[in-house]
Amino acid sequence: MENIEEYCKTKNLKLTPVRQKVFQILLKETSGLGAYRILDLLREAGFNSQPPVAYRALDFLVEHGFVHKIESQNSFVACSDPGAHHSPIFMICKKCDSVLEAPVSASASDLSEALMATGFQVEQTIIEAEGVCSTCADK
Amino acid sequence: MENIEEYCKTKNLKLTPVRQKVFQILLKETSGLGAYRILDLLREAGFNSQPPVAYRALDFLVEHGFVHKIESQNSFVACSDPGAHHSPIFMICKKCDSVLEAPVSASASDLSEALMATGFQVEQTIIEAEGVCSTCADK
DNA sequence: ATCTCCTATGATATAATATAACATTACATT
DNA sequence: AATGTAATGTTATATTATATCATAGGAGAT
Repeated sequence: MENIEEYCKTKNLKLTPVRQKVFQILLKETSGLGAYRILDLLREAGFNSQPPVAYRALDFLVEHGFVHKIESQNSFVACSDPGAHHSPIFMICKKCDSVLEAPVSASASDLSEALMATGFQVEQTIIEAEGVCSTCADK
Repeated sequence: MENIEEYCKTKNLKLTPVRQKVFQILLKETSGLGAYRILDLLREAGFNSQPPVAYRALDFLVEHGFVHKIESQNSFVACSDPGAHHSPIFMICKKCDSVLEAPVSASASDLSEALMATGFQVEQTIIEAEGVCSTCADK
Protein backbone atom coordinates (compact mmCIF):
# COMPACT_ATOMS: atom_id res chain seq x y z
CA MET A 1 0.00 0.00 0.00
CA GLU A 2 2.75 2.47 0.91
CA ASN A 3 4.45 1.47 -2.32
CA ILE A 4 1.71 2.77 -4.45
CA GLU A 5 1.19 5.91 -2.42
CA GLU A 6 4.86 6.73 -2.91
CA TYR A 7 4.65 5.88 -6.57
CA CYS A 8 1.63 8.11 -7.13
CA LYS A 9 3.26 10.97 -5.32
CA THR A 10 6.37 10.86 -7.45
CA LYS A 11 4.41 10.40 -10.67
CA ASN A 12 1.88 13.02 -9.66
CA LEU A 13 -1.04 10.61 -9.94
CA LYS A 14 -4.13 11.18 -7.87
CA LEU A 15 -4.76 8.26 -5.59
CA THR A 16 -8.24 9.39 -4.61
CA PRO A 17 -10.22 7.79 -1.77
CA VAL A 18 -12.22 5.51 -4.00
CA ARG A 19 -9.15 4.36 -5.92
CA GLN A 20 -7.30 3.73 -2.69
CA LYS A 21 -10.23 1.81 -1.26
CA VAL A 22 -10.57 -0.40 -4.31
CA PHE A 23 -6.89 -1.21 -4.12
CA GLN A 24 -7.17 -2.02 -0.42
CA ILE A 25 -10.11 -4.30 -1.09
CA LEU A 26 -8.13 -6.21 -3.69
CA LEU A 27 -5.05 -6.43 -1.48
CA LYS A 28 -7.01 -8.39 1.11
CA GLU A 29 -8.03 -11.07 -1.37
CA THR A 30 -6.23 -14.08 -2.72
CA SER A 31 -8.86 -14.57 -5.42
CA GLY A 32 -9.91 -12.30 -8.22
CA LEU A 33 -12.89 -10.08 -7.50
CA GLY A 34 -15.51 -9.06 -10.03
CA ALA A 35 -16.35 -5.40 -10.48
CA TYR A 36 -19.76 -5.81 -8.88
CA ARG A 37 -18.35 -7.58 -5.87
CA ILE A 38 -15.93 -4.70 -5.48
CA LEU A 39 -18.84 -2.32 -5.81
CA ASP A 40 -20.65 -4.09 -2.95
CA LEU A 41 -17.57 -3.82 -0.77
CA LEU A 42 -17.23 -0.15 -1.64
CA ARG A 43 -20.79 0.40 -0.52
CA GLU A 44 -20.18 -1.45 2.72
CA ALA A 45 -17.29 0.92 3.25
CA GLY A 46 -19.58 3.91 2.90
CA PHE A 47 -19.06 4.74 -0.75
CA ASN A 48 -22.53 4.90 -2.20
CA SER A 49 -21.32 3.95 -5.61
CA GLN A 50 -22.72 3.16 -9.00
CA PRO A 51 -21.02 0.81 -11.48
CA PRO A 52 -19.05 3.49 -13.33
CA VAL A 53 -17.35 4.44 -10.07
CA ALA A 54 -15.92 0.98 -9.65
CA TYR A 55 -14.98 0.64 -13.30
CA ARG A 56 -13.26 4.03 -13.35
CA ALA A 57 -11.22 3.22 -10.29
CA LEU A 58 -10.30 -0.15 -11.79
CA ASP A 59 -9.37 1.49 -15.09
CA PHE A 60 -7.03 3.83 -13.27
CA LEU A 61 -5.46 1.07 -11.22
CA VAL A 62 -5.03 -1.23 -14.21
CA GLU A 63 -3.68 1.55 -16.41
CA HIS A 64 -0.94 2.29 -13.91
CA GLY A 65 -0.12 -1.32 -13.23
CA PHE A 66 -1.44 -1.52 -9.67
CA VAL A 67 -4.09 -4.05 -10.56
CA HIS A 68 -4.41 -6.72 -13.23
CA LYS A 69 -7.50 -7.98 -14.94
CA ILE A 70 -7.94 -11.72 -15.11
CA GLU A 71 -9.54 -12.06 -18.51
CA SER A 72 -10.77 -15.59 -18.13
CA GLN A 73 -12.73 -14.61 -15.02
CA ASN A 74 -13.61 -10.99 -15.67
CA SER A 75 -12.06 -10.37 -12.30
CA PHE A 76 -9.35 -8.20 -10.85
CA VAL A 77 -6.36 -8.77 -8.58
CA ALA A 78 -3.84 -6.46 -6.93
CA CYS A 79 -0.47 -6.56 -8.62
CA SER A 80 2.20 -8.26 -6.60
CA ASP A 81 4.85 -5.90 -7.89
CA PRO A 82 3.31 -2.57 -8.78
CA GLY A 83 5.43 -0.10 -10.62
CA ALA A 84 7.49 -2.78 -12.30
CA HIS A 85 6.46 -2.90 -15.91
CA HIS A 86 6.14 -6.57 -16.58
CA SER A 87 4.20 -9.13 -18.52
CA PRO A 88 2.51 -11.06 -15.79
CA ILE A 89 1.67 -14.73 -15.73
CA PHE A 90 -1.24 -15.77 -13.56
CA MET A 91 -1.72 -19.12 -11.94
CA ILE A 92 -5.38 -19.69 -11.24
CA CYS A 93 -6.21 -22.56 -8.91
CA LYS A 94 -9.43 -24.32 -9.79
CA LYS A 95 -9.73 -25.74 -6.29
CA CYS A 96 -9.24 -22.76 -4.00
CA ASP A 97 -9.76 -20.11 -6.65
CA SER A 98 -6.54 -18.33 -5.69
CA VAL A 99 -4.78 -16.22 -8.26
CA LEU A 100 -1.02 -15.99 -7.96
CA GLU A 101 1.32 -14.00 -10.12
CA ALA A 102 4.31 -16.03 -11.23
CA PRO A 103 7.75 -14.53 -10.80
CA VAL A 104 8.50 -12.16 -13.66
CA SER A 105 11.51 -14.08 -14.91
CA ALA A 106 9.21 -16.96 -15.68
CA SER A 107 8.02 -15.26 -18.82
CA ALA A 108 11.45 -15.30 -20.36
CA SER A 109 11.81 -18.95 -21.13
CA ASP A 110 9.92 -22.21 -21.18
CA LEU A 111 6.52 -21.48 -19.81
CA SER A 112 5.30 -24.74 -18.43
CA GLU A 113 8.71 -25.47 -16.92
CA ALA A 114 8.75 -22.14 -15.18
CA LEU A 115 5.26 -22.69 -13.82
CA MET A 116 6.06 -26.23 -12.70
CA ALA A 117 9.01 -24.83 -10.77
CA THR A 118 6.54 -22.86 -8.66
CA GLY A 119 4.76 -26.06 -7.72
CA PHE A 120 1.69 -25.20 -9.75
CA GLN A 121 0.15 -28.05 -11.74
CA VAL A 122 -0.87 -26.58 -15.06
CA GLU A 123 -3.89 -28.07 -16.73
CA GLN A 124 -4.55 -25.46 -19.33
CA THR A 125 -2.96 -22.22 -20.45
CA ILE A 126 -4.54 -19.19 -21.97
CA ILE A 127 -2.04 -17.25 -24.02
CA GLU A 128 -3.06 -14.23 -26.01
CA ALA A 129 -0.60 -11.81 -27.52
CA GLU A 130 -1.77 -8.36 -28.54
CA GLY A 131 0.17 -6.36 -31.07
CA VAL A 132 0.47 -5.83 -34.79
CA CYS A 133 0.36 -8.63 -37.31
CA SER A 134 2.94 -8.87 -40.08
CA THR A 135 0.46 -7.79 -42.74
CA CYS A 136 -0.43 -4.59 -40.92
CA ALA A 137 3.20 -3.94 -40.03
CA ASP A 138 4.15 -4.07 -43.71
CA LYS A 139 1.85 -1.21 -44.60
CA MET B 1 -14.98 -28.45 -42.50
CA GLU B 2 -14.66 -32.02 -43.78
CA ASN B 3 -12.11 -32.55 -41.03
CA ILE B 4 -14.57 -31.97 -38.30
CA GLU B 5 -17.33 -33.95 -39.97
CA GLU B 6 -14.97 -36.92 -40.14
CA TYR B 7 -13.87 -36.39 -36.59
CA CYS B 8 -17.43 -36.25 -35.29
CA LYS B 9 -18.35 -39.37 -37.16
CA THR B 10 -15.50 -41.38 -35.69
CA LYS B 11 -16.06 -40.02 -32.19
CA ASN B 12 -19.81 -40.41 -32.49
CA LEU B 13 -20.46 -36.73 -31.83
CA LYS B 14 -23.54 -35.07 -33.19
CA LEU B 15 -22.66 -32.26 -35.51
CA THR B 16 -26.18 -30.89 -35.70
CA PRO B 17 -27.22 -28.21 -38.21
CA VAL B 18 -26.86 -25.31 -35.79
CA ARG B 19 -23.43 -26.49 -34.61
CA GLN B 20 -22.32 -26.94 -38.16
CA LYS B 21 -23.59 -23.51 -39.14
CA VAL B 22 -21.84 -21.79 -36.23
CA PHE B 23 -18.61 -23.46 -37.21
CA GLN B 24 -19.04 -22.40 -40.83
CA ILE B 25 -19.71 -18.84 -39.75
CA LEU B 26 -16.50 -18.76 -37.74
CA LEU B 27 -14.47 -20.37 -40.52
CA LYS B 28 -15.25 -17.45 -42.81
CA GLU B 29 -13.85 -14.88 -40.38
CA THR B 30 -10.34 -13.77 -39.65
CA SER B 31 -11.48 -11.94 -36.51
CA GLY B 32 -13.11 -13.24 -33.40
CA LEU B 33 -16.90 -13.06 -33.34
CA GLY B 34 -19.02 -12.39 -30.28
CA ALA B 35 -21.86 -14.74 -29.41
CA TYR B 36 -24.50 -12.18 -30.33
CA ARG B 37 -22.90 -11.46 -33.67
CA ILE B 38 -22.96 -15.19 -34.33
CA LEU B 39 -26.58 -15.23 -33.26
CA ASP B 40 -27.39 -12.52 -35.82
CA LEU B 41 -25.68 -14.49 -38.55
CA LEU B 42 -27.56 -17.62 -37.51
CA ARG B 43 -30.80 -15.73 -37.87
CA GLU B 44 -29.80 -14.44 -41.28
CA ALA B 45 -29.22 -18.05 -42.21
CA GLY B 46 -32.74 -18.98 -41.20
CA PHE B 47 -32.14 -20.23 -37.69
CA ASN B 48 -34.58 -18.26 -35.58
CA SER B 49 -32.41 -18.55 -32.55
CA GLN B 50 -32.30 -17.29 -29.02
CA PRO B 51 -29.04 -16.71 -27.09
CA PRO B 52 -28.88 -20.15 -25.49
CA VAL B 53 -28.84 -21.71 -28.93
CA ALA B 54 -25.66 -19.89 -29.87
CA TYR B 55 -24.02 -20.49 -26.51
CA ARG B 56 -24.85 -24.18 -26.55
CA ALA B 57 -23.41 -24.62 -30.01
CA LEU B 58 -20.30 -22.70 -28.97
CA ASP B 59 -19.98 -24.78 -25.80
CA PHE B 60 -20.05 -27.92 -27.89
CA LEU B 61 -17.53 -26.63 -30.39
CA VAL B 62 -15.18 -25.31 -27.72
CA GLU B 63 -15.46 -28.48 -25.65
CA HIS B 64 -14.36 -30.59 -28.56
CA GLY B 65 -11.62 -28.24 -29.66
CA PHE B 66 -13.20 -27.03 -32.90
CA VAL B 67 -13.43 -23.47 -31.69
CA HIS B 68 -11.46 -21.38 -29.22
CA LYS B 69 -12.68 -18.58 -27.01
CA ILE B 70 -10.61 -15.41 -27.03
CA GLU B 71 -10.93 -14.40 -23.40
CA SER B 72 -9.73 -10.85 -23.80
CA GLN B 73 -12.47 -10.18 -26.34
CA ASN B 74 -15.24 -12.50 -25.28
CA SER B 75 -15.14 -13.69 -28.83
CA PHE B 76 -14.74 -16.98 -30.65
CA VAL B 77 -12.59 -18.25 -33.52
CA ALA B 78 -12.48 -21.48 -35.45
CA CYS B 79 -9.54 -23.64 -34.49
CA SER B 80 -6.86 -23.85 -37.13
CA ASP B 81 -6.06 -27.43 -36.23
CA PRO B 82 -9.14 -29.12 -34.82
CA GLY B 83 -8.74 -32.50 -33.28
CA ALA B 84 -5.16 -31.85 -32.25
CA HIS B 85 -5.14 -31.34 -28.50
CA HIS B 86 -2.96 -28.36 -28.04
CA SER B 87 -2.42 -25.27 -25.96
CA PRO B 88 -3.01 -22.52 -28.42
CA ILE B 89 -1.37 -19.12 -28.60
CA PHE B 90 -3.36 -16.36 -30.20
CA MET B 91 -1.97 -13.32 -31.92
CA ILE B 92 -4.50 -10.54 -31.91
CA CYS B 93 -3.81 -7.61 -34.21
CA LYS B 94 -4.96 -4.30 -32.84
CA LYS B 95 -4.99 -2.75 -36.29
CA CYS B 96 -6.96 -5.21 -38.40
CA ASP B 97 -8.45 -7.15 -35.53
CA SER B 98 -7.33 -10.46 -36.98
CA VAL B 99 -6.82 -13.40 -34.67
CA LEU B 100 -4.20 -15.90 -35.72
CA GLU B 101 -3.24 -19.07 -33.95
CA ALA B 102 0.51 -19.45 -33.63
CA PRO B 103 2.08 -22.73 -34.65
CA VAL B 104 1.77 -25.25 -31.86
CA SER B 105 5.48 -25.71 -31.36
CA ALA B 106 5.70 -22.07 -30.34
CA SER B 107 4.37 -22.89 -26.92
CA ALA B 108 7.31 -25.11 -26.13
CA SER B 109 10.01 -22.54 -25.74
CA ASP B 110 10.64 -18.83 -25.51
CA LEU B 111 7.33 -17.17 -26.11
CA SER B 112 8.18 -13.75 -27.45
CA GLU B 113 10.90 -15.21 -29.63
CA ALA B 114 8.50 -17.73 -31.10
CA LEU B 115 5.94 -15.03 -31.79
CA MET B 116 8.52 -12.69 -33.29
CA ALA B 117 9.47 -15.49 -35.66
CA THR B 118 5.94 -15.33 -37.08
CA GLY B 119 6.43 -11.66 -37.86
CA PHE B 120 3.98 -10.57 -35.20
CA GLN B 121 5.00 -7.53 -33.13
CA VAL B 122 3.98 -8.30 -29.58
CA GLU B 123 3.00 -5.37 -27.44
CA GLN B 124 1.36 -7.16 -24.59
CA THR B 125 0.76 -10.75 -23.58
CA ILE B 126 -2.02 -12.24 -21.56
CA ILE B 127 -0.94 -15.45 -19.92
CA GLU B 128 -3.20 -17.30 -17.56
CA ALA B 129 -2.55 -20.82 -16.41
CA GLU B 130 -5.37 -22.86 -14.93
CA GLY B 131 -4.64 -25.81 -12.70
CA VAL B 132 -4.00 -26.67 -9.08
CA CYS B 133 -1.80 -24.61 -6.79
CA SER B 134 0.84 -26.23 -4.64
CA THR B 135 -1.17 -25.71 -1.46
CA CYS B 136 -4.21 -27.51 -2.82
CA ALA B 137 -2.06 -30.22 -4.38
CA ASP B 138 -0.51 -30.97 -0.98
CA LYS B 139 -3.85 -31.80 0.60
C1' DA C 1 -43.91 -51.17 -33.17
C1' DT C 2 -43.96 -48.54 -28.98
C1' DC C 3 -41.76 -47.43 -24.83
C1' DT C 4 -38.03 -45.39 -22.51
C1' DC C 5 -34.16 -42.73 -21.99
C1' DC C 6 -31.05 -39.45 -23.25
C1' DT C 7 -29.59 -35.61 -25.85
C1' DA C 8 -30.64 -31.60 -28.25
C1' DT C 9 -33.64 -27.72 -29.09
C1' DG C 10 -37.26 -24.13 -28.18
C1' DA C 11 -38.56 -20.32 -25.46
C1' DT C 12 -38.86 -17.03 -21.68
C1' DA C 13 -36.80 -14.66 -18.31
C1' DT C 14 -33.11 -12.77 -15.92
C1' DA C 15 -28.29 -12.51 -14.19
C1' DA C 16 -23.72 -10.58 -14.68
C1' DT C 17 -20.54 -7.57 -16.86
C1' DA C 18 -19.59 -3.07 -18.89
C1' DT C 19 -20.16 1.56 -20.94
C1' DA C 20 -22.50 5.90 -22.92
C1' DA C 21 -23.81 10.28 -21.83
C1' DC C 22 -24.42 14.24 -19.38
C1' DA C 23 -24.42 16.94 -14.98
C1' DT C 24 -21.73 18.45 -11.09
C1' DT C 25 -17.86 19.14 -8.13
C1' DA C 26 -13.05 20.05 -6.83
C1' DC C 27 -8.97 21.75 -7.34
C1' DA C 28 -4.87 23.87 -9.68
C1' DT C 29 -3.37 27.74 -12.55
C1' DT C 30 -3.98 32.08 -14.23
C1' DA D 1 -12.53 35.61 -9.12
C1' DA D 2 -12.17 33.24 -13.81
C1' DT D 3 -10.89 29.37 -16.32
C1' DG D 4 -9.69 24.75 -17.47
C1' DT D 5 -9.06 19.99 -16.44
C1' DA D 6 -9.72 15.83 -14.03
C1' DA D 7 -12.64 13.31 -11.05
C1' DT D 8 -17.08 12.08 -9.42
C1' DG D 9 -22.25 11.64 -9.37
C1' DT D 10 -26.20 9.82 -11.68
C1' DT D 11 -29.26 7.71 -14.91
C1' DA D 12 -29.86 4.82 -18.41
C1' DT D 13 -28.68 1.19 -21.33
C1' DA D 14 -25.59 -1.96 -23.93
C1' DT D 15 -23.32 -6.38 -23.98
C1' DT D 16 -22.34 -10.97 -22.49
C1' DA D 17 -24.06 -15.14 -20.37
C1' DT D 18 -27.00 -18.46 -17.92
C1' DA D 19 -31.08 -20.57 -15.28
C1' DT D 20 -35.20 -22.85 -15.98
C1' DC D 21 -38.73 -25.41 -17.77
C1' DA D 22 -41.06 -27.19 -21.84
C1' DT D 23 -40.81 -29.84 -26.23
C1' DA D 24 -38.94 -32.73 -29.78
C1' DG D 25 -36.21 -36.49 -31.86
C1' DG D 26 -33.49 -40.35 -32.26
C1' DA D 27 -31.11 -44.93 -30.36
C1' DG D 28 -31.72 -49.03 -27.98
C1' DA D 29 -34.72 -52.33 -25.14
C1' DT D 30 -38.84 -55.00 -24.73
